[in-house]
Amino acid sequence: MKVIYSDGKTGECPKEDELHVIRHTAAHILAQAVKRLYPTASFAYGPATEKGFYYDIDLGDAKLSETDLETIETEMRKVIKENLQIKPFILPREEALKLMKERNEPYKVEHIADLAENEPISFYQQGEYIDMCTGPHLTYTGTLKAFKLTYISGAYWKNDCKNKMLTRINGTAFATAKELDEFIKLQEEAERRDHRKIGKDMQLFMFSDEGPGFPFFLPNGMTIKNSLLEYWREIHRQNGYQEISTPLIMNRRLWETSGHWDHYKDNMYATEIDDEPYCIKPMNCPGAVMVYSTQPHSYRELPIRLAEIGTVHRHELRGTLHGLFRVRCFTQDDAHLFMRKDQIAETITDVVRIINEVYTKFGFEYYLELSTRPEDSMGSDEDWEAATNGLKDALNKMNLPYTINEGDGAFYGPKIDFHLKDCLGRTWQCGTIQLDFQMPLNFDLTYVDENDDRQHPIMIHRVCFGSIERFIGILTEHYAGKFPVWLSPVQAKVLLVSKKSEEYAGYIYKMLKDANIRCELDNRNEKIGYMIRQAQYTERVPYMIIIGEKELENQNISIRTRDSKTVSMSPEEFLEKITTEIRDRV
RNA sequence: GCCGCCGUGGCUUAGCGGUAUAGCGGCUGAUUCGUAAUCAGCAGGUCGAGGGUUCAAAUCCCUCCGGCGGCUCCA
Repeated sequence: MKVIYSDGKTGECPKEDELHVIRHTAAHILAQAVKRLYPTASFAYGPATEKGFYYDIDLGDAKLSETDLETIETEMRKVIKENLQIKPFILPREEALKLMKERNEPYKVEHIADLAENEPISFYQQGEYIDMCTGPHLTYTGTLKAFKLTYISGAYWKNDCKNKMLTRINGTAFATAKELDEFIKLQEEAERRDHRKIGKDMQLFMFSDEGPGFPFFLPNGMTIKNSLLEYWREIHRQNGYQEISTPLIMNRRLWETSGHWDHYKDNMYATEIDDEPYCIKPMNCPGAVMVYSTQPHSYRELPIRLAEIGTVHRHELRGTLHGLFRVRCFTQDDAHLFMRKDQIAETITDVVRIINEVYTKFGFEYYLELSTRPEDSMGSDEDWEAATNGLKDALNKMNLPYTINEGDGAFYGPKIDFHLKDCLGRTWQCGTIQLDFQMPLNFDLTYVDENDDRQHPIMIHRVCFGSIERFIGILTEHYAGKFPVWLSPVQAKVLLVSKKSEEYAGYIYKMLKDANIRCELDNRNEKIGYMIRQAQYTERVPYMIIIGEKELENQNISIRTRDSKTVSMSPEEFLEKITTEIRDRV
């Protein structure tokens, strides 16, 4: 694929950069079309992204809605049909500024001001349209073959909520129409996996207008949650964690001491009890700290691992709520570890190992992010540096790749975040490991060292699932609702072909029930196809047991799985199979 | 919180100035049936809430509430 660079030379584009160039050029064509339709529009950033491209545009008073996308697409096709040559040119800073001012592009002017002095500034022109850009680009607008505008959203200038909100037009582009079609099909498939839709189908959870962002778990969802927690408790017991439970509401004094009142107040729900101010916990740490501080500790006991399935409430902004992924009340599979300085690396390694074990069990891929000191935070620079290096060392020792997210740590310490992908490729933070030198100081936590001196322990805050709600949401999309048997709300469902074999079906049902299998019986006067439709495609039951005269006669059962395959076996054989699967959590 | 869109029975939805469509689901009856849609009948809606315009509002306007897609933020 031929592209043109900012120095005016054309060349063959490296294969791996092709899509990026196509999309970037699509963004320019989008801008040109918008400028034709809205002559007063001025343009901010318009990059190619992982899934397409967008352009942030200031449309003044004009409002754009999704239906306008068609008009813009039509205009873009005109630009493509005109097959304009795309020509770069370079200007010195002053002239670049002058050009952008003349063309009424205040955002580009501001952008130039952010660039290094003396840096020559490149532009690309196609017909009447000029954009400041480093390139490279396609050589002619006519070489853009497959694009689609997808949606409109708002976006702050320079991603800062203090700045003006611009209109972001999103689109995608590919080298061929076939690839674009595949992309659209994939998106549609992803929408079918949406945990909110599946959650409704399978009756896992719900929301009420009486509590936006506060999820209700329905019986089926509760089964999944409890199965996950059972697994979680098993792993944590094996790894030396002790489980505690701490109050949901505590006196504001506690939150002032912990630093939450200073640094996290905006997210906290407050109330009053007997004329005293109280807060509903947004985090579990102060509770664990209370438990630690209730007794003196020796260096020999450390690390102490206090786990808590703790429900927290946080006032999140309305616009951020999203199914189970972003809620205002969620349950963390939390743990707070208290340790000596010399135990940091070893303890963190151990925590990472557990989280990795859990994620691997579900077949998740994840990526790690190390977040450093935020502006609004407490503690000395030395402590922050030591804590950050502690996390880095552990990651490096384990050879784990990670990216650094500057300034995104908790207010009390830096953190390692585990990010998981949802069905649309958006990533969500789930597990996190936070190293904290501050809270033990704030609460004056101590242990007695080998010289009989009092020392402050260091704390780790960590979650593995993160929020159980979010984790179940991710799991739902990951499995498209076809949960493994050990998590499935209904593990087997007996479907009756006709009343003639009702007694035998009842016998099979009872056998499974008695063996503690989560089993249901469908003995309605319905055709078998109808029952299968409901069991397999709505309830997503892993094993459908079909019972009719044939089975009665052979004293066996027919097992249909969610991939529509059917096999026959003896009831005992099936019981053995499903019991093993549940026990081994496969 | 900000930008845009949306809100009709349990679910999906038609209607977009003359007081409500249909399908699925539910219930009842018939059918007794072999691996995703048998037939018939019935029930179920103060069209998110409040206010306004109008002879007349699900439909137009305003406010609020809730949802969706993003932005910001986060587990």
